Amino acid sequence: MKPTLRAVAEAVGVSRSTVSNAYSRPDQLSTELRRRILDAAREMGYPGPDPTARSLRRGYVGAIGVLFTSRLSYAFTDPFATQFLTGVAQAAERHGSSLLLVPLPADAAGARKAVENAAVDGFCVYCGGDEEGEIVDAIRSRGLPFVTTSARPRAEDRWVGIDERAAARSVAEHLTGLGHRRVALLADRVLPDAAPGPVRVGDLADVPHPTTRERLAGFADAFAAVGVDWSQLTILSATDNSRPAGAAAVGAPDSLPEPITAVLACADVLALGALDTLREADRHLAVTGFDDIAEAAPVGLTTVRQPGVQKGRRAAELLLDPPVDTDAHQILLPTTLVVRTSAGPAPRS
Amino acid sequence: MKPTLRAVAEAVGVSRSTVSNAYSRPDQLSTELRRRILDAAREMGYPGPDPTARSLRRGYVGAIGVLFTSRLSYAFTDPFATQFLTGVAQAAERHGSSLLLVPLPADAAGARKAVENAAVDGFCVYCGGDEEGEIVDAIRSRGLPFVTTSARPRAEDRWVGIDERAAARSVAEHLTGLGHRRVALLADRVLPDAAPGPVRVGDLADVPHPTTRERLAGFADAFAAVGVDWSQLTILSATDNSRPAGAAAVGAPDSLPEPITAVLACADVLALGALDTLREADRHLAVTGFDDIAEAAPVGLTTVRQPGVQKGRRAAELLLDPPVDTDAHQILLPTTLVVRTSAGPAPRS
DNA sequence: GATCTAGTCTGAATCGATCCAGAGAGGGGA
DNA sequence: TCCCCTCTCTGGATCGATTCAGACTAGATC
Repeated sequence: MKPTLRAVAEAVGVSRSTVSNAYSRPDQLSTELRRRILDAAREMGYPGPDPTARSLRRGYVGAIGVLFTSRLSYAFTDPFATQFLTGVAQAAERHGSSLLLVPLPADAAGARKAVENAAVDGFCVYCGGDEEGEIVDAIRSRGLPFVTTSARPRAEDRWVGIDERAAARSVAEHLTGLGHRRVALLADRVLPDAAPGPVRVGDLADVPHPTTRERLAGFADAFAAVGVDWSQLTILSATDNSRPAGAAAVGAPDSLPEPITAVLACADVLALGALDTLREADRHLAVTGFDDIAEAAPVGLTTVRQPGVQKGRRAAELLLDPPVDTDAHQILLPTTLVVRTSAGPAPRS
Repeated sequence: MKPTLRAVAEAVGVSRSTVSNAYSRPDQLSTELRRRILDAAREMGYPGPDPTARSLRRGYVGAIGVLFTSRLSYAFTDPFATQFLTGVAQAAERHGSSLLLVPLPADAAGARKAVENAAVDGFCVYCGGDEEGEIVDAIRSRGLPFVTTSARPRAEDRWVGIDERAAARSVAEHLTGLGHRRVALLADRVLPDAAPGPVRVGDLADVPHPTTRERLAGFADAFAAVGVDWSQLTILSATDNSRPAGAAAVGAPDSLPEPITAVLACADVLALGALDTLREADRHLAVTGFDDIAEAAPVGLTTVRQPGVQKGRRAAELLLDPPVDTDAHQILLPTTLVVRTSAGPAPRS
């Protein structure tokens, strides 16, 4: 049986409050007594106030939850997620808070329960998929603060993100400028449970993942502007947001029928996967990514940069010390088109 | 004021126990009453039992702590750490546990306090530096289980790791086999607070970080075997375990005086940094790494592979459901020498 | 000498749940 | 009819601390 604060109090012959004060409010008792208490505690092997009991009484935990909508162990397959996490960690560290990474079960009810069971003071919701509604709802009903990075924030929520649609449009315009007209758009989980490869998406509204939807919409905008409409675009769905999944989606039969000259990916990892497959098949299509992760530069991937570390850092800051001014609750980060070598001009047909 | 379980009980007109059972032991009450309780709870906006209170009473938290000895935000600068974390996340996910990433202050007292304040059921201590003693001590006095990956585990502790020294020796032997005799060894924090670049290390025992020490010892073993002794080796210290730090250490004045033909790094990230600097300076030395992270293959880095994801997974498993057999508390993982192109034969002098 | 103040320390209430022994009610078997 | 068993539900103790108003002491002030 581990000794408790009470045991220490009895051993020293003081009240529990005093022992508590010895740990949490050294100015409330004489240094002499404090020393005696601490000594006795050490001797008894008392490790200091129990964190859980302390949290219960104090009403805060000292940890913020980070919620990934895909499986937690996938959180690290995309270096962009890692960048985000780095930023969150920076802010948390400065603030002295811990980071609770919560695995979310795939089903909505399970996810809800996971959110309800997390002992934290607030949440960073990263890259909200379709489940985000349920999750945010659960957080809200717990009355905890949260920050989203979702593509379409509510006005009253704290948010840090980018203009997904405009950013996507910027790469796509780069491609139209290079003469590409028949292209494939590559994204993670375009439709739920789709096999890797081409999928029919009648209407963009059918795409459940908001970020994916916005990016695809941005791509579509650029092509619409040069007279290529949605139905002429090939949509490739990957099973998850990873390099192998990108490779598999592009490698599926009929993924890239003849007239296609370029692949626009919704994430660099997917683009890198696409490049893997194309290299192997010795096909030379233009490929673009999204995020500008570290691996993008060495292979010359043309992409859109978004400041990942900063995104995480500002999100956590928004949570940990929110600005008094409510107008500052939403932070729009800049994006930049980074032109490298992976996407050259379309071959003249 | 958020409603509590008590409030729900009063609203429905049942005891608190019954409401509690409605959430945690559905078989203990009639479905009819349970439905009524849950409905009332929803209506009142009661989000379910408070996780902190529940943890206090139940005596467990449902989270495991992951301790990085360097700053938490640096935890993600080394992809190997990310691999480890992925593995831990996999096991945690399967077990339904959360992951608490705890930022450790640089000072021992602060680190101790951080450990004492973490609300978790156990710890994974990753890549223990010199501070590990203090940390493990703090964990032990809390009476919590833990797993280390340290280079020199105590027999009674749970551990998963590799034979650091033998693994390091294997790359080094590869280099001696290629004729390299005058080399530099590159490591993170060889001596506390050393500036980037060459440092004098009279005795390996002076190196505080056990993993670094073991790897350097392994390198030294191989060179000793061909008659090159410790004093003839150049030791380069990096300020932290990251690619830029590796580049800086190698780029310092006098880091690589003339006869040197190879750089043996204690981590792939450092090796990649070294390659950056060497490429820029147009010097063609042999370079080897350690870990075999994803970035190693594309640049042809010769290195030692250790199974990172598996390391994390097994560590977490050891924590979450420990084998009954105490002999199975220590798991030695295999390493493999991966020969690529970054280290060719030494030029004939 | 009475009053005030500052410095220490105490006791009881409280945070929000879970657990366990046991009370009542209703049904079945002898 | 009586006893036992099962199914529901209750009350009170408990997890391990923090908090806050107040008690007590001793020295300072007038």
